[in-house]
Amino acid sequence: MATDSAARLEDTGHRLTATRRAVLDAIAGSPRPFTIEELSERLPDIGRATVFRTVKLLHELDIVCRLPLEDGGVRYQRASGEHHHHLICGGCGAVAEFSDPALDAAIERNAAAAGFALDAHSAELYGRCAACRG
Amino acid sequence: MATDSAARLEDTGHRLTATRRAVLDAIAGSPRPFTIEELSERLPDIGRATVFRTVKLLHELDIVCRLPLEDGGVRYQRASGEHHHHLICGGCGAVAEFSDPALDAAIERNAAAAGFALDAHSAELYGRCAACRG
DNA sequence: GGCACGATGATACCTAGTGTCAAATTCGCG
DNA sequence: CGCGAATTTGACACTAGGTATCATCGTGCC
Repeated sequence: MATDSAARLEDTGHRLTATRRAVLDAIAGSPRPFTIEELSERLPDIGRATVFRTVKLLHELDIVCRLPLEDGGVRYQRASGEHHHHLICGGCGAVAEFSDPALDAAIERNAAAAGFALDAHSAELYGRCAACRG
Repeated sequence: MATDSAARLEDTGHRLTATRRAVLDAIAGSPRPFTIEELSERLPDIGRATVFRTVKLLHELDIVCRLPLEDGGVRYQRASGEHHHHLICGGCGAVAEFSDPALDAAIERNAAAAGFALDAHSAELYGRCAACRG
């Protein structure tokens, strides 16, 4: 899967450097959504600015997705590549993905009703996962 | 309506000071969503930290709502008080509000299917308003 | 192997926001 | 009205998260 991502980088005209490979590996080895700071700690030989740049690039290529948290913080996660939304657990930080055509349809319908041409949307659901409920 | 907000402040045990009234007026006089920086410029006699604190307080009381922008920036806007979602125009920055029980139902349904107990959700739609489409 | 160009690291900087603390204001009470 | 306790304020320093600059380095391509 890091191989996949590597290919995607090259296909889009970016160079596959040792640095990027290291970032990709660190992301692949991350079981939970991560912050840039965490990623950067795990990659002490790579400059912080480079980690930011790389994650930004990976986000543009849909290799990682951005998770806006309820408290305003942000974490990142490997993306499945498909369009999806997130369920974020405030207890353990777990993130579940889902996609629902009915939800997307409702979004489209509202945009159309307001005369908006939609480019993008985000929907984040915040709560407690099954394991974190008493 | 600033009167309303003033009452809400007092009812929740906060003091209605001249400073807060000035912030409320500035917000009421703001036709478009504003940043803290803009608000602060319009209130040169009020400290920046106070503007932040006041807006935070107003946000907790649902007097203003927070608009996360597509580029990661944040603006604020007077809140209608009702639960709603936003349509944000990337051209002129206009924001339309809407609420749709079908959308909320789809959200609830997905949370339940994943075993999550939902506390909150956000849905932001980004696009171009009717006026900004060529 | 050599070269052009993209990628990197260091560093400085930026935006949005918070913590601290002394001074000022407000509310409630008499 | 006048007073005191408690809240609020402003100035300022600081933090987190992220970006711009720029000289140097590493890649991919021939």
